[in-house]
Amino acid sequence: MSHTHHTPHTLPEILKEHGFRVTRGKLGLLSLLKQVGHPLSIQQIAASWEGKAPDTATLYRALSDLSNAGIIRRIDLNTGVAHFEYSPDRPHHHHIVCSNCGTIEEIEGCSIDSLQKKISTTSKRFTQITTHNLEFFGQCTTCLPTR
Amino acid sequence: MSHTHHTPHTLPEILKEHGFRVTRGKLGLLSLLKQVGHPLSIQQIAASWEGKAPDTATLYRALSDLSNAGIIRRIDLNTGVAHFEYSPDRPHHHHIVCSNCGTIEEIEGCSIDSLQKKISTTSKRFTQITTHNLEFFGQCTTCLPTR
DNA sequence: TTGTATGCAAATTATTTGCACTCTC
DNA sequence: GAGAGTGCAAATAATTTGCATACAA
Repeated sequence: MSHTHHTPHTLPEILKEHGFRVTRGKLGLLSLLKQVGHPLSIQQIAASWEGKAPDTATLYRALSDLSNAGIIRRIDLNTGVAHFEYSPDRPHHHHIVCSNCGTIEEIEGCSIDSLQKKISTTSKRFTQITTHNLEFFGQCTTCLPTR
Repeated sequence: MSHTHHTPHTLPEILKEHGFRVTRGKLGLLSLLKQVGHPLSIQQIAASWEGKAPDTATLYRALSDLSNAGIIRRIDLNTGVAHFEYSPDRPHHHHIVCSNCGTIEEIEGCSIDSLQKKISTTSKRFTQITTHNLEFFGQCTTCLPTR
């Protein structure tokens, strides 16, 4: 009862650990993104919010904060809008996006890390490569015309 | 003098082959992008234009046309603005972007194609993966604090 | 109480669209 | 001459910012 283990952090704990306050906005965001499990745009976030969603400005600010803290990850899917994904307890991974309907599928694991290391040593001007984006694009079976 | 070989297409030839007219806008874009050799944003394009640059709307329309035709490639560098790169006679490749100053370095070649093939066969909903984005981020030696 | 978080309105920035006019073919 | 290409103004859309207020610690 006294010895609190700290491994499976709750969402409020995660927020506090990063110096954030446990508020409706940030807690709701984490909860939603964690539950959904895949990247959402701001629009999708607002639409899936239970009850009245926070103001857009609040969402952007909170997403930016959480993203800087590394609790969520900002993802670029060539759609023109930013997507965000819950990142704790999820290994680094990538996505396949349907260029027609936007369906997103996760690709578990990442086999690029070794490539990234190699590039760090090859590059003239970059000795510190911290991260990378890798997204695949194609047509999902639903959108692919049957022939 | 009479037998015109068609391998090293000139820029006007490339435009015609794709059904475009040889105009100041499209020709200037190809010329600039080809000469610069690395991805430029619309702002950078307008700034580097010799003389008065075409209207922004014209640039966007032309870039979209050329991009759809596959003569140039649209690249997403997580900067919030689209970048474009001349693509003929250039094999598929990727980039490293400095998250501090935005410097871009090319990575010649692409060792992801095999991975892409593997994923096509693994994925449940995607049998057709047509392309991918792979960009690395880090700090260039200029921005990296010396220690 | 003290400063973070939020709402609301307004400002920016990126990109697109409508329409008349101008060139290329 | 016909239609693609362009300029200019206006419309959208995405994202950011200022400021007064509400709320967590």
